[in-house]
Amino acid sequence: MELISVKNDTVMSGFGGINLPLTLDCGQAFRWKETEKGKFTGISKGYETVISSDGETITFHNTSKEEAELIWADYFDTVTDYPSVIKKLSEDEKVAFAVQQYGIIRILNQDPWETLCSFIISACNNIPRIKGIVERLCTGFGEERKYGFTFPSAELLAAKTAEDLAFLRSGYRAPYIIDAARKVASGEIDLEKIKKMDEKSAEKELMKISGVGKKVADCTMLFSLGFGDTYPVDRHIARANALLYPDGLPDCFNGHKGLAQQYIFHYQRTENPI
DNA sequence: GCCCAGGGAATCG
DNA sequence: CGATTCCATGGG
Repeated sequence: MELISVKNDTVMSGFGGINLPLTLDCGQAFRWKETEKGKFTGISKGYETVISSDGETITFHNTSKEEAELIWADYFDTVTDYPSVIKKLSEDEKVAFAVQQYGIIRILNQDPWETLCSFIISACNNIPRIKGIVERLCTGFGEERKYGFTFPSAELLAAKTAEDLAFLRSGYRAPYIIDAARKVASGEIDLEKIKKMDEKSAEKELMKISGVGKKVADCTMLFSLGFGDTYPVDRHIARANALLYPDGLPDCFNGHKGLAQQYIFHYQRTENPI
């Protein structure tokens, strides 16, 4: 990875083969917006940027080299050697086909609280509606910035009640959001500490929150806590497992099951819908 | 009206 | 343990 300043922009190299639109909209993140053709606006951890990609580099528009290095390099998982990981995962022919069709998807290192909250909202819901609820949560309680709103803090939401969230139209998930906010804000659940736990302990700890079962815990771990070897099983993946891997997952997934899951998830939804 | 959506909790046996 | 049922909301 290398950073180059070009006027007010920062160009980050090392993204050969990336499918940026799919990486931002494959169901792991819910807040990136294509504000003009090929340009995506996003906010994470209170920082905002506009990005585009030529398939080799990512350009962070109006973003300093320092901020790209401190915030966005980690967000886009620049420490993982994707060509090498994908070569191994491609020993499985279904993943090989998916990589050939869709290009490189990256697992994003998102803000843990935003990710936890977003996947609590995702329960028995569809992606467009998840996006709508998250959007209303941000415009209702977040701080306004140049391009949009920040994700509201756990501390702020901990002081609200489920009734205060009625305008989200999140249904039975509202009390779950409040419970998560209170446990995170009070420190009863420490998301940064969970990063250092082993997989089983991390999962168990997250499942102390009402509305968080194994699947929501696994998504939070994979998309924001650095657990790249977890394989969240939702209804699509359960279907794909039964159909494509009746005898269990291939050994070549081991070590990077999270990325494999993203390919199978997208493969199942596009090539093999119900 | 029906079925479905990146599930989870409560309540059975 | 596993299987059922209920939980809001909205699109097709």
